[in-house]
Amino acid sequence: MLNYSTSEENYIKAIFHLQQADGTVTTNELAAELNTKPASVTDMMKKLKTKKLVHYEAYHGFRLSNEGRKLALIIIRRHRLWEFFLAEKLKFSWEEVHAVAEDLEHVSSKKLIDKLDEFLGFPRFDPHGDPIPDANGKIETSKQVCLQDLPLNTLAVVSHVSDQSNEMLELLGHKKIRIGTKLEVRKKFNFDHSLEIKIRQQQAMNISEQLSKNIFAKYDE
Amino acid sequence: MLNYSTSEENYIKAIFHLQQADGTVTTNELAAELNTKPASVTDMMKKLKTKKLVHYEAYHGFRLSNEGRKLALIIIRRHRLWEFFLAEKLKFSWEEVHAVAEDLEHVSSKKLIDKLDEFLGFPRFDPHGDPIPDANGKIETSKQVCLQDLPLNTLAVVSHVSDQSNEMLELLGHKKIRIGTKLEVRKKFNFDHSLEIKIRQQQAMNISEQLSKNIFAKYDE
DNA sequence: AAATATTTTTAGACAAACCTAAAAAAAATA
DNA sequence: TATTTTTTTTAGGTTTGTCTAAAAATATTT
Ligand SMILES: [Mn+2]
Ligand SMILES: [Mn+2]
Ligand SMILES: [Mn+2]
Ligand SMILES: [Mn+2]
Repeated sequence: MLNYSTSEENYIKAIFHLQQADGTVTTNELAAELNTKPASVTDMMKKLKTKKLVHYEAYHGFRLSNEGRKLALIIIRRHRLWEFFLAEKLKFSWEEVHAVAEDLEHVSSKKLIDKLDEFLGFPRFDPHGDPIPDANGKIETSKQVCLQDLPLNTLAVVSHVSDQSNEMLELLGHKKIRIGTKLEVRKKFNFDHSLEIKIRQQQAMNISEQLSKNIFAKYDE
Repeated sequence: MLNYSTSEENYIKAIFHLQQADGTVTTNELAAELNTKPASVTDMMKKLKTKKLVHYEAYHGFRLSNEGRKLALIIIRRHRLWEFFLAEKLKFSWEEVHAVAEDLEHVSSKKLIDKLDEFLGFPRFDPHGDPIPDANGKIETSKQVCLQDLPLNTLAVVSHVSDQSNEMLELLGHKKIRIGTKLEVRKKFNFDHSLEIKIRQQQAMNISEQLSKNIFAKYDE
């Protein structure tokens, strides 16, 4: 496995995440995601194409090659293991881990990451509930659903939060919702698609459609 | 504290180490240390001068400013804490830690490093026996101690021999011990206070109390 | 003190990763 | 379909950190 720059790695990871939703990714989308300019994206796509990490034809968007996807999973593995380490061992709060992991993920020693994984006890989910790829790049596909799609009055566990902006995390903190929180949906209001949810030992509360669409849960087992 | 590039940090750290010995550092010395070319060093010195990290006059070498020294100690702190982490927690061997720490040292979150320090129990020496600067940049100046007083399994450098008789020097010659020899004490035998010591790439050997009392060492620089 | 050797700096290039502004292609709308 | 808008690419620059080759300064020999 060759060595890639921090920049290349950030592009690869961003494409991976964007194409989960979209299938193929556009220049403007990626530029927005990376806080860069479309012209810079085009430059980088040409380079990543010659390195065979993406499929790309001018004006027709791009997606990762097999090679690119493998690399993305390595970077995501590093990122999430470091997040787990920061939260679990260094007692960083949930919202703080991401920024630091964003740097640590680019330290590329395979041995470092595999030993870290072992030290941490082979965790399967990062502090945000996202699955951690194993040493072979295998990642758990969870059959989680958006809160909007949960049946009423059925206990479920929050397993993922798709928007991880500070604003989102602040709101979740306020509502005391985090990965692992057990809750059930009590009512769906058709007027604004807001939900009434209930968390064990707490009062029922109302959450907006916007918020609910970013929270995913699995049925409790 | 501003943010510096990986390259700037590597230069600052190298100057710090070289000037321990030399006082002032030359262009060629630094180029050799960093496996780069003298012309590149000159370029960088100009930049570090404008950033007030070094004192530099063309053709007359350079040394760190107070600001530069402060930065160097921050980088060394990061480096040695990561080395300790890798050896202690991830069970990397002694020789492996350096290369990985060389990358980790450039992740610049102060909080990360201070929390790591706490997690590790505020270690005072890295796996090579080098002192770790504290959060304020204070570093232990290693004073020389008699071999008898060295902690076990901690690398030290022979710095002084108090008896310099021919007999003594003959014995030292035979054992291949000289000023600058790096060694560690492996065992102390209470019966006769003899020591088992180990020099890199040599077999462990035993030395008498009498001899050990005349050899002084510092924790590795 | 000259001549010679060594060290250091300058001059000019290059690659990586950005940028802005203009041109070209594609998509949307009239 | 023709026109307008949006998206994407190209052209040309900038900054950072590197390099080689040549020039300048310093150090060492004779
Ligand atoms: Mn990153
Ligand atoms: Mn995460
Ligand atoms: Mn380094
Ligand atoms: Mn060390």
